Amino acid sequence: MNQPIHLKSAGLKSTLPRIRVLNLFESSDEHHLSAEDVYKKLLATGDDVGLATVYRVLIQFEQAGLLVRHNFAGDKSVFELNQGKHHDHIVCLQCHRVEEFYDATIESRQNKAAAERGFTVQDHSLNIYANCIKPKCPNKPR
Amino acid sequence: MNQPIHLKSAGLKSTLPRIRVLNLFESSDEHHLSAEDVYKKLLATGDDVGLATVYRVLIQFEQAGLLVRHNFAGDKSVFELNQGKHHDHIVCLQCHRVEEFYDATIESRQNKAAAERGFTVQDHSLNIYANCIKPKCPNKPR
DNA sequence: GAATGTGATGTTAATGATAATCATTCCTAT
DNA sequence: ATAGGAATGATTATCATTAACATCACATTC
Ligand SMILES: [Mn+2]
Ligand SMILES: [Mn+2]
Ligand SMILES: [Zn+2]
Ligand SMILES: [Zn+2]
Repeated sequence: MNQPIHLKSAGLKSTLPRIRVLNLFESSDEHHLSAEDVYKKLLATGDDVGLATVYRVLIQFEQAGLLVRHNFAGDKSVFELNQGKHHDHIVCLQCHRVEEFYDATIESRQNKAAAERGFTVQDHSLNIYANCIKPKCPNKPR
Repeated sequence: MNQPIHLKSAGLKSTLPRIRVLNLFESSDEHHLSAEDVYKKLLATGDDVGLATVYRVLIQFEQAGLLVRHNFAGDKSVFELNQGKHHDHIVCLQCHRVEEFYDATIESRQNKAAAERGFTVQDHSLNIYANCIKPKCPNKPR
């Protein structure tokens, strides 16, 4: 048995496609993956899973709290393992590299802004779009 | 002549469809509008404009700096007039009302976070998803 | 350990938002 | 008023995502 632990405790039946998708997220170094990313990576390793199933499993994992969904710049959704530590993202417009950050002051001021206006915060999304100047960046045109 | 001022100074030829779209944004009380919103509102007033043209004009206005685009929760894009004053948004998950806010501390800490990591900020998007408790909110289920 | 019923899967078709085509029409500068 | 290039609109295409539905696999019972 692989990690039926997570799946069962998440209220999900332990099936081969779900185990494969979960394994992928746990083993991949790229940890922000789109449905297409997941589909292709599983194809490449022979751990074939139907595309519709990938989409379904991602939604289920998100609802179960195993994955977190992000939408960068209106593009396709990307998912990452929910490590319990919320963070926001900086996305390089050139190489699409994603870096994570957390700023407690930003978080608390968001809550303050919402509360002052009579809102009960459910969620938020903060993405910074930038150009990275690190050597890693191929700086390919968009 | 309507407001060929804006259009010309933005480097855009003054055409009837563009004037109509611009007028709509300048006169509508709802100031966050999707392409479909624009299309339907123009239909309703008889100021008919093709849907493809609406999409094109919105892109052109965005590139010209007349409009700003937002993507709330991965949904369809919405646009608003660029008043030169950047702000972020709180979106009610129930009635979809959008409220605007600006927090200088949040802005500066974003820049700091990006700079510390070697990024040159080009843009950012901060959306708070919440439930509003004001009487205005019909609190319709999503 | 085999039967069994429900829920999961995969193939395929449908959606919805947006972009691309292309023939026709409209601005703007002669 | 004319001419040439840009803009428009009807239509088709694309892309990500979801829906349908027949088949298959898990988990539980016998
Ligand atoms: Mn992340
Ligand atoms: Mn706004
Ligand atoms: Zn980069
Ligand atoms: Zn509301």
